[in-house]
Amino acid sequence: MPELPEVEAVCRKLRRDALGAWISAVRVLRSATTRPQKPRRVESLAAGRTIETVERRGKNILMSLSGGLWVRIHLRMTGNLYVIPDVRLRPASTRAYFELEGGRGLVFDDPRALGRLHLHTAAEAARLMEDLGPEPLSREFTLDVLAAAARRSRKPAKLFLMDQQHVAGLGNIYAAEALFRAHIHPARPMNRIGPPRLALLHAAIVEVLREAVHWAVTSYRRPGEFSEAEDFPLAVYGREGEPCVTCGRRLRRIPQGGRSTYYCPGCQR
DNA sequence: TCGATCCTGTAG
DNA sequence: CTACAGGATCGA
Repeated sequence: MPELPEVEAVCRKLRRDALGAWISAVRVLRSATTRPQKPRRVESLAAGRTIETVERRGKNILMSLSGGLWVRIHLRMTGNLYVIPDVRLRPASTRAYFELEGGRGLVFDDPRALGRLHLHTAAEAARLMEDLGPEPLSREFTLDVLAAAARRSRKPAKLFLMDQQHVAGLGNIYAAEALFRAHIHPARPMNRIGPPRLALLHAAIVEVLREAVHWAVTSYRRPGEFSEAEDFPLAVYGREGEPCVTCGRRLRRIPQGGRSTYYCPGCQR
């Protein structure tokens, strides 16, 4: 589930549910989740502290605990992080959890088990985040910044956008959606996109992420146990063979970097 | 810079 | 059964 918008929604919900909570115990149920850090050490270090802040950097979730300890969680492909009223009722796919006061549980749920959880000092955490490019929804992410990075890269546009060193938070879905909105072919070398198209791309990235954050956040707040939250309307992702909403041509799927890229052969050249 | 690899679940 | 998946890292 997680690219930037979904991770943002998780963080906001966590702030609502877990801020200020005291951690009575921590359990790591799968050692790979904290590797190379030792599960027992993660458990003993984090227990007894209070959750002071929750923030997002790219697709990373950072929680600061009392005493200057930081938790860094990456959801990867299928991870989710949420609070439940009774920690004993956690799902089978729980890879780690924090037991909170009153028996609540902060659950790191991840069926595919590719997600990661680590502990750091403030300096370590900050250092790791330095490897990430600018936050696309911050003022740092200007057209100039994007253009400067683009000039230096011959990568296919789609792979460039998914590289967290250039822009933090885009994944397979929103990279494809942004390229569609900017009418750029996903295989086009990044340094061969002209200034007008690059400006369009910059705007498209900001726009699609803004919209998706809004959707992710509102669908999360609507806790309806019955009705499924509506999904963000995707123009190309997962729509191979369907007609393009703009020109009607059949959308295509091509492999890039071992993953699927969806695009419109009519609109994106 | 690219492919293999980590995992499990689900769809075809 | 195979293909594929909203991600990132590591070794060649």
